[in-house]
Amino acid sequence: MIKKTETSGWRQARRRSARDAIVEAAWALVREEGLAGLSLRDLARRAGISPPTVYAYFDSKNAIYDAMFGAAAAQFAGRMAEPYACEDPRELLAAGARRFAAFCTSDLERYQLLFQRCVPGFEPSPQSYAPALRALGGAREVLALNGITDARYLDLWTALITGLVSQQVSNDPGGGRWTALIEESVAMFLAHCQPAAARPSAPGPAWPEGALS
Amino acid sequence: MIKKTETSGWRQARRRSARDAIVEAAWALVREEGLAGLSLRDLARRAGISPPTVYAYFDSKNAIYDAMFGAAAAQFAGRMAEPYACEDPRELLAAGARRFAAFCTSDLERYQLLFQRCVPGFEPSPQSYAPALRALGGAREVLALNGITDARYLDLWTALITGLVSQQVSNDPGGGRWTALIEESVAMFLAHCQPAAARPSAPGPAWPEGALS
DNA sequence: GTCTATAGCTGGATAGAC
DNA sequence: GTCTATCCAGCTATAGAC
Repeated sequence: MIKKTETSGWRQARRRSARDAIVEAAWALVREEGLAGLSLRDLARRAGISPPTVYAYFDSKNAIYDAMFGAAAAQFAGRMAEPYACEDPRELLAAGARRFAAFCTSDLERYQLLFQRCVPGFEPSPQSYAPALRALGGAREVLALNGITDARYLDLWTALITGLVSQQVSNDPGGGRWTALIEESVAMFLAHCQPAAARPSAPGPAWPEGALS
Repeated sequence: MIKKTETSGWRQARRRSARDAIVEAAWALVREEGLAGLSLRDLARRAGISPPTVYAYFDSKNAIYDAMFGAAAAQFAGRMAEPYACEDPRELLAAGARRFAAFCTSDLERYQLLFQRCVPGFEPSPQSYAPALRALGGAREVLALNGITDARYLDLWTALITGLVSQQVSNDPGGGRWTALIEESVAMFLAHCQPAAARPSAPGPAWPEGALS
């Protein structure tokens, strides 16, 4: 699979853009037909190529799902890492939760592929999965800003927020019955998990530069 | 589809038991192959009949999924409605959550069909869905025993518990990383949502007989 | 790299005898 | 109701010319 690395400049760039075009067509198709409705025939037609040509860029159908997953995970990490308008640790926590919910509810299929994992034989590769882990690390940092470092509380936080989002997309798609509970969830969570010392506007401990990236 | 109702006694009973046998075979197959791996050929072989005979009992493949869903929902409602050893409202709430988690984690495929909804073209019929709604009503009753009647808090409770269970089965199947947080979740939830009046051992208001059934 | 053509398989569902 | 036999549609993936 290794080619001459010297000629790789614009050639690889072209190949990459062709791959990206196929992945984008796959997303368009999936948003119309659902995650399970992705077929190579339809994908090829949508992308303006013939079905076998798809195999010039992807080894299998699952490789396409993996590329889609990777793109979605990158979007996720990028969105969560954008700068926040506030600095207050508590507001940062709430803003992150709101952002996560907005990201999930704005694209149902993307949410399903990233977080529901219900494509029959597919599991994301470690490379595609990495950006999602990076974003989770961001949550850990923000919790630390709030004085919360217990790993158990990180688990509790993720369960709480993903639970809200899951109920939202499953039982009230397009509405706000559960996402409207985010502020209250933050209050409930902090009241229970935040140590008394960190309760007022006491500044948190120093943390590494670029911790949120 | 309507037959002579006078001859329906043992004849319908035989038909019911044959249906049940097929549904049981379907569950056995699904536990081996996954929810998406249910095919009529394999199902027929497992049930000891020929593929077309399946259509003597079910109109389509989705009708089989629906029967499976109905059976699972009935198990769920039955399990949640079994008598509880304690009477303290707070302990009742925690016991219900533990029971729910145990029910979900003890059978992954059943959990996926009931609560994850990721079978491509399938949606449960209202009849099959009804028992699940009954069980949700039970949660509302127990929350009322704890002095919590705000519908928003019922939503928050379901999000919190389903979030814990979802993280558990997705990220630590067979373990207890998230289910171990149930007690703490109950404490957190009640501290935030329970009115101060109901905090001590004050008895809740009277409620209808058989409210939990 | 891209195409046409097609292999090879599996799936749900049906026909018709018994 | 149950069977054998089969239809037909859809899929992924490959072969081989260009």
